Parts: sequence; structure tokens; C-alpha cells
Amino acid sequence: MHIVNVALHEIFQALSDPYRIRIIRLMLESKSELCLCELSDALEEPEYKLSRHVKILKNSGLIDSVREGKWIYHSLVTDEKYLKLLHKAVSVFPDSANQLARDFARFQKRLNIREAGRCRQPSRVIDEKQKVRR
Amino acid sequence: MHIVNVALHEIFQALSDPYRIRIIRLMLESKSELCLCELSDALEEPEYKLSRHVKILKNSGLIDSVREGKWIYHSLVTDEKYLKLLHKAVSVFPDSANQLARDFARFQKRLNIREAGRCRQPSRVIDEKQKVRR
DNA sequence: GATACACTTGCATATTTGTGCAAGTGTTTA
DNA sequence: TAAACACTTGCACAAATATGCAAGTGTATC
Repeated sequence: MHIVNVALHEIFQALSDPYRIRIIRLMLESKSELCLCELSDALEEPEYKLSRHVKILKNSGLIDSVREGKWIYHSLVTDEKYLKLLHKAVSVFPDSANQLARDFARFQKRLNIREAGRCRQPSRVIDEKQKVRR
Repeated sequence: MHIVNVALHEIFQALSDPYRIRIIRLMLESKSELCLCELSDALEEPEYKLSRHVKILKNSGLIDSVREGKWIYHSLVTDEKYLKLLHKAVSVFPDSANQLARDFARFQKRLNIREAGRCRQPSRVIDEKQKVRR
């Protein structure tokens, strides 16, 4: 019951930012819940920045979030209609800069430090380039 | 060959305005070319305003324009992929305020003063409320 | 209770966006 | 050539958006 009273232009507005598209593409590709620190490692952007983008996607009804202890796991809504729309969009407009491949590779690495399928480790630098986070 | 090098977030950005959505919905519904003065009558908004919104949609590759004498006819691109995406979007997020019904009704009225299927009359007030245009 | 960590947010600021007005361009017609 | 009309755009300005920093909240662990 999330998207009641959200106008179409508001959905598009939520999707009108390159970082938010990277988040959506990553979620579509990984089919996984992911928390902010993992997202931060995947996109190599600071948490406070992505936190706001996630909030916008959440307010537009495109993603759901669940708290589990210290972590909050975010994922795409399960409604097939919205998922199909998003899939259609990303397939019609492919990721020409190949950003998804890089984001997804970093996310896969980050997944390795999960324990029992959950984020249980302090967020850490995966390679040396990644000094973006404090 | 329009949409080369347009990123997905730019498409969404072009669609992130309520007036631009009204234009797209009207074009999807009417399946017709329409010129700016007709659009202005349909949406009850001044031409200079809609001219800019049309330009944005055009730059994003979503609509095509052809000049015929004084008039420039605008229509959705013919590419089935983009059309399907737009159709999907408007069906998943229906026009809850029923704006399309009103825009389309005014557009239908405006069509009556076409000659030989083309805009040939000076744009005029259709009903008294419509004093928006000079 | 104190500390640690995941995440959020108030504030300041730079940039982008939407819009009205008035002046402009381009084309046709008198 | 002048006037009419469809459409566009330079300028000014208000509102919305994105972002960094630093301080905040909430939860678990020591």
C-alpha cells in the first residue's frame, strides 16, 4: 500500500538522479537487500550522501526498508508492476557508461564479509582507491 | 537515432514535471500530432511556458517535431520500445486527479477547428475560463 | 553507564529549475 | 513590403535540489 497518492511525475522525479539510478540498477541486478554501509562501499560514495538518496526513493515508494539491529536493509518493493516498469526502463536505456558493472563488482566483494547472510562487520576499505568514506 | 547517449536519469528528469506528464499523457491518448497553440488550448497554459516543456521533451528524445509552414507539429517518437515504456508507466501510475480527461476533452474541441486535418485557424478561446493566453 | 557503530539531519551554500514578461525569429498572407 | 501569427528566448527572480560538514539519533556491545 505504499504508492497511494504518488503522482507519476513524482516517481520520475525520484528516478531523475544518477546516484539514485545507480542504486536502482544495483538493486535490480543483485536482487538483494542491502544496507547503507554496503551501498556506500559499492558506489564509493559517503553514507550521508546516499542516505538522502535512499530516503527519496523510499518516500516515492520504490524501496522498502527494514531495521535489523544497527542495520537497516533496503530493497526494491516487491510489487511486480513496479518491478516490471523498472526492468523495462533499464533494458530500454542500457547503462552505456558501464557503471553498474563496477558497482556490482564492488558490492559482490562487500558481500563476502557478511556473516550468515547479514552485514556483521564494520564497513571497511576494500581497495586503496576507496578513501571516500571516513 | 534520437536517444543515443541519453542516460536513463535524463529521461526520467525530462518526465519529472507535471506539465510534461500532461503533455505525454495527452499524446499517448490522442495518438495525434499537435502544434503548440493546440497544446496551449488543451492544457490552458500559455504557449511560452509549454514551448519550454516541449523543448525539454524533445531534447530528451521523447518527442519528434516537424515544421509545416507556421506550425510545428509535435508527436511522440515512433520507436515501439519507448512507447511501450511510456504506456507501461501511465498504466501503472494512473492519472488519479483525472487531469487527462479534461485536457483531452479540450483538445478534442480544439481539433474541430482544424481544416483538412491541420491547424489552420487562429488559436482562440474555447470557453470563457480560458483567458490564460493573451 | 560508556563506547562503538549504522544511520540521519540541521545548517550553509552552490547549482539547477521553472516561470513571467517582453522582445525576438521564422513563415505566411494581405 | 508590411502585417499577422506560431513559436522561441534573454533576462530577472523565486523555489527546489544536491552536497559537505558536523552534530545528532538509535541500537548493540563492552
